[in-house]
Amino acid sequence: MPRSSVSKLVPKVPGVPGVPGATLRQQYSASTKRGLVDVAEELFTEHGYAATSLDAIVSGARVTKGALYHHFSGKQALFEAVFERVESDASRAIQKALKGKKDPWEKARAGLEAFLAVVQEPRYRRIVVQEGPSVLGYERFREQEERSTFANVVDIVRAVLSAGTWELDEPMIQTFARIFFGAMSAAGESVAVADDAIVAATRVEAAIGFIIAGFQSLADAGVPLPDPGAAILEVPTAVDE
Amino acid sequence: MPRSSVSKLVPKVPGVPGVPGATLRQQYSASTKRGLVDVAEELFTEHGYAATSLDAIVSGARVTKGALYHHFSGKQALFEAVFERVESDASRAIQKALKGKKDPWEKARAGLEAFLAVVQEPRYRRIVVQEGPSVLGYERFREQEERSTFANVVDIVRAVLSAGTWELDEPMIQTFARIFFGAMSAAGESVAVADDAIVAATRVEAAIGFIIAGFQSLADAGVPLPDPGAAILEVPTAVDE
DNA sequence: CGCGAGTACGTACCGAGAGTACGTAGCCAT
DNA sequence: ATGGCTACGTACTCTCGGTACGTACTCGCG
Repeated sequence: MPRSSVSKLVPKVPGVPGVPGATLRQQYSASTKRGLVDVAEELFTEHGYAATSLDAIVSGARVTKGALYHHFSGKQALFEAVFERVESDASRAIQKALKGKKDPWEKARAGLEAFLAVVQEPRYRRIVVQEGPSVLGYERFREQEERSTFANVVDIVRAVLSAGTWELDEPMIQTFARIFFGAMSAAGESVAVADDAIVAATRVEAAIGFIIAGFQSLADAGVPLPDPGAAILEVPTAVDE
Repeated sequence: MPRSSVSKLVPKVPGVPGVPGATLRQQYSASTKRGLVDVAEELFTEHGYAATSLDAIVSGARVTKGALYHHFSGKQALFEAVFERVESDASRAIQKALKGKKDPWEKARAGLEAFLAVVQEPRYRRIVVQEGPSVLGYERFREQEERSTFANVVDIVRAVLSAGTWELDEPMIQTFARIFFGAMSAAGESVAVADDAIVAATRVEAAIGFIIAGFQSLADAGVPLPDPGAAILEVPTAVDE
């Protein structure tokens, strides 16, 4: 039953950027793919993953599900594309903030500021923080995080800690980075949900500044890392009622 | 079309606990409700929220969807019941660990230990940390968290900070608690995903112990809270490409 | 000890939405 | 120019959450 395919490969948006390195076909293809990711990012950010139907996405992008499933293996893959873009944008913003800073404490301060700004973005909060772990699963989520924003945190922590008087091995740096990453994420959330973002930001800055000051205090005093023994955690059997 | 309803209100499991305060009917009702939550907790923990069908849950609980929708308004409400139980169990476990501790630093240490143990539990990781924000939405997630495990953290932080030389107002305590909560969650994750949980736990304990030591150092020195001005965060417009 | 009423389910169905099979139009190398 | 292949469009399936409605059991009341 031949149905009137009204398809036409004219550009959907008036100005398709002329990328000279690629053929027309590839340009159109990349254009629709980017369009899908754009619309998906919008709708996922606004309504969340589950509440966003593929029909709404393809309708917003002026294509059909055929196009979507040609470029992506499914809804989750589309989300992952959105996730990666949001994460890499965030990572770039942080790196940009670190540009030129040489002093490790200066870097830390700039990085903290940039990170706190990123965590405020609706799309980052929704797509990365809120939906990311659930949709991607913890494994993939960690992998993606590991090579973008978290990598920045590791760099900063490494710079700061290696400037101190103690010397730390790599896994210890990773551990510190994880903890600071968690602290900063929570700090960002704290600001994001606050009624008055300005005063909340002030408090957050004071709190983290205080923790940092404690670090510096120990560094100045030449205090070594404590080694409290490994017996602190002995399996959570007591929790099951 | 009269279909043979093979229903029978005999106990599904051999031993229904005889609760004297309630009628038989109510006991059976509560029994099936608990059964649903039990099975849901299992399946949600194992396969996640989206990948768990209601059919699988009611089948596992030996009932039908009619029973489920009699007790819960829908899938999300069932998840919320599971969530609340996991959270309250966790909170109770932490409170139990705090029992009898009077010294605030002692409390902090015991609380940290208990919290780290909780974050290791598969059901807590999956239901609260991973799926919670996505399924409940950030608002409800925060509300639930606020009055269970997070409340414990606030108590501990308040005890520790008010024992110091500085005096803090309530919102500042909340801010510190948020940050520590995030740090501890990340620390727990760090242990949970590690190949060797023992050495990871050692590192985490050393790292947090170090941060705590910084605090104590500042407290001993009588250092006041820094107040770095409020201009650190001025809107994340630079991130959008 | 009946008995009416209401609870605690069971059964059958619906609609939404993710995924698929297949058709086709246009571009691109030859 | 032309065959092939890419980049879609169309129509369908099927799972699954939710609903409408029927029914058995039980509990309070006379």
